[in-house]
Amino acid sequence: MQEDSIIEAKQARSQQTQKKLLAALSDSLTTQFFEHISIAHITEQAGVSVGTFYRRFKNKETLLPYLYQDFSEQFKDWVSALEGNKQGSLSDQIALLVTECNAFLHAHAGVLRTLHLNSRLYPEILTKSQLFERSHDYQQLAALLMTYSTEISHSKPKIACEMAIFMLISNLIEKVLYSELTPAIASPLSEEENQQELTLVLQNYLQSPQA
Amino acid sequence: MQEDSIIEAKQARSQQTQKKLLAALSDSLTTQFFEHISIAHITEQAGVSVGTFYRRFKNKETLLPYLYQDFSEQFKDWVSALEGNKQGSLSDQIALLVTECNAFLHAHAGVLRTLHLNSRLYPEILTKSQLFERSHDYQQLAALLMTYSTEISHSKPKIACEMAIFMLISNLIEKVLYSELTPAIASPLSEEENQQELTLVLQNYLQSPQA
Amino acid sequence: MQEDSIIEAKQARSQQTQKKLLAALSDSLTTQFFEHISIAHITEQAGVSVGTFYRRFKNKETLLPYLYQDFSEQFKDWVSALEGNKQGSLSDQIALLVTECNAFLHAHAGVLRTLHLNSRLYPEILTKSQLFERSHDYQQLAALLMTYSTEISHSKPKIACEMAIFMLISNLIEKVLYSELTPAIASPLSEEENQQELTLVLQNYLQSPQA
Amino acid sequence: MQEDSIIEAKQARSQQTQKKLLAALSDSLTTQFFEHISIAHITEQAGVSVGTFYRRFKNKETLLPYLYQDFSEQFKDWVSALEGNKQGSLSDQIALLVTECNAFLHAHAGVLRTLHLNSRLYPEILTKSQLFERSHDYQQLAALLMTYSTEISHSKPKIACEMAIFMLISNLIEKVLYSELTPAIASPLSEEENQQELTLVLQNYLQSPQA
DNA sequence: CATGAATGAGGATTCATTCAT
DNA sequence: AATGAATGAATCCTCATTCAT
Repeated sequence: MQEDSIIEAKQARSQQTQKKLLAALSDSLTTQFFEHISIAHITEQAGVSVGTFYRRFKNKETLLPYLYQDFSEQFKDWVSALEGNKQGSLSDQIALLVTECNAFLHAHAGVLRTLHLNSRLYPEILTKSQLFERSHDYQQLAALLMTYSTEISHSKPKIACEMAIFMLISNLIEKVLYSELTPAIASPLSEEENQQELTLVLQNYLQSPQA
Repeated sequence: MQEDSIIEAKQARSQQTQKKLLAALSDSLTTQFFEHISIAHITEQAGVSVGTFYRRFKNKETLLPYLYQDFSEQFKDWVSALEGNKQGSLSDQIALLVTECNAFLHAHAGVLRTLHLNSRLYPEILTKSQLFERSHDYQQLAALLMTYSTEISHSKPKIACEMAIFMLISNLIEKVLYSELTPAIASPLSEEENQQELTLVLQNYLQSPQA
Repeated sequence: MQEDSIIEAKQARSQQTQKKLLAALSDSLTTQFFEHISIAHITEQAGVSVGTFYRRFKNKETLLPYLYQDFSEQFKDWVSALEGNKQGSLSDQIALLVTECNAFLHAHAGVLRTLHLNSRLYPEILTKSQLFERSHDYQQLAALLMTYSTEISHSKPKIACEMAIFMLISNLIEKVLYSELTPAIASPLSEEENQQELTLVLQNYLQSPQA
Repeated sequence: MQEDSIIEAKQARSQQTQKKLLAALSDSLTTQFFEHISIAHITEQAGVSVGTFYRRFKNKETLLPYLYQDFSEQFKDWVSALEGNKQGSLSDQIALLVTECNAFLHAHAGVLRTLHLNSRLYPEILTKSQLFERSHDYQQLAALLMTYSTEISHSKPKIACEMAIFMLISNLIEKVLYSELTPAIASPLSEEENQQELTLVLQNYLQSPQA
């Protein structure tokens, strides 16, 4: 019994360290690019020694899957929170979704930029199961819109809701994370104005009478 | 006279070297992270010495704008071609735009991936003037849509056209270059189906009666 | 009474741990350089924690004398066995010594290689008392030859016998353990032929009429 | 022509650096074991930067074959010198060989110890061709003795000469490099006395009347 | 006592940049 | 001008050792 609790204590300590390291990386990512962050810097931020880092991770890249996992959990939480905050109409729901998503991306800009870029350069950092999970999260968002299916004029509402989510995310990622770059510079709108227009785009897509 | 030709010869050689270096970087970028490509590797690939590299470029980052320039010219050509192929209606124009853009991105997927990602990792690689130029190209595309302004119901048609271009590009980049990743996995559509839906999204946005 | 048995049990456990650690080192030494074996590796192999290692040994080097001790005992046994098998003449005794020594080295090639090399890399691992003991063992072998002193023509028979033992061992170690390397490659003889010649060398040395 | 000389100059400089590094290692080996010498220490001794080391060698171990090559050349030189210093009798030749060999080993003790041990731990550092060369050198020493074949009583004089060389080397390596260890401790003789006895051993072996 | 997480000094290694040839 | 050898700061990484649990 005692031995068990000792082991648990050790594991807890170990978990604690891992969390500290991930948090340190997360923090650093708000001001620097992943590639420019040294392990010494991460460990200093985390208040642990470099050896401790290497006891847990093979190298800096090994952190990324964990970072992704962390982010995934926060994304899931965010999705759940949204589900608990249903709106009176599809239109309002879309507006809320846009606003909330914009805020969420802002809050996680550093981590997101790293994950977004690195997963494109090194697809192997994301496991199939992680992508599957993320896909499922998106489905939940689409399902949230589907609860207003009576308001949706599209002949294949599920397809349309998924497409809406895709456009929502791809637009906001570019606007929030890379506002000064292609393709965001195609539109001169401020972030707020962009949200309004994006809302409009999605509302029109889902609600307009179609051929 | 003779000196002139010597200088010309030297300039030609110089041009040649520059091209070789750009090609070497371009090649390397298809398999490796820009950050992980060493100057030694680039020069080796190009068959010149490191000293020669430094005679021509300040550092690795200085190479990217040249790469970008190449692509820019092709983009401009594509825009011009589109302008010479006006359609009978906004609806048709949007459909054509989506199809053509999808094809263009496909044709340049390799270098695009590089530029798209690396400009995000190293925003300083793109000069302000280059971004301005690109911005101008996008304006041209928006202007193309604006020629159908009578069909546009949006209260601020220019804003809407720009937004449409932004959404067009961000959607297609993700679908064409990173179909297996977030956020493209939010929608299960094939590339063709995605084009159809994207067309619909844009048409509805520009043409629908609005509040 | 009970306490005693607890202590005994603890001592037994302690002994057990020590043996496991020695065995782990011994195993590792057959494939790796002592210098390249980490304590973490030894303890992992032995199935104990690093802390336990440090409770029992000051450091890695402290382990080797124990390894040496094991071998020493077997060497002593072998010497004793030889003493109980006296021959009729010096000549025969030398022949037997060569044959038996060759066989003994063969039988212990693995651990010998370790000790032979590592004692050269880390002379401090062998205590003075261990070297003294080994020296004593060699004296016993020399003494064995000295029992035939009437047949020895050398003016300082004891010196000669000791020299003979030295040459016997150094020749056989090289031939048996490192037959493909310098200096064994100086002579193309098979192991059996080498034994014959070595016998001849020693016989001539001890028995020839000298100036 | 000029280009050629530039290249030659560069190569010469490069060679120079390599030599400095090898010399630095050689020097260090007289006071420290190979395993305990850091690359920083070697480069400091050589008066070059660490980067320079890595431009030429993958790591410390990569130096060993070069060290061996260096040593081999000196060994060959030593053999040649001996051949130019023929003695009046086999007896004198053996005496000279023992003395000279003892001196040679002394002069190269540091390097030799490293090569001797490391070639036993990592046989792959020596190529077959290098061993073949060394074998050839030993043959030359044996041939030197064979020039006195009329004085050799052994029925197979070539075999005997080779065996003599083998015993010469194995005895002296142990006595010169590892005098305090097994098996050298079997004999209490000083280095000089050991040389005398070794001379006696070899003389008796080659010259005694045999069965 | 045993455990194994944490430490951090020490050493290995890389690579952009300089500069003698 | 071109070359590529040399530089050394910056970073990575290991592992013996300690110590809280």
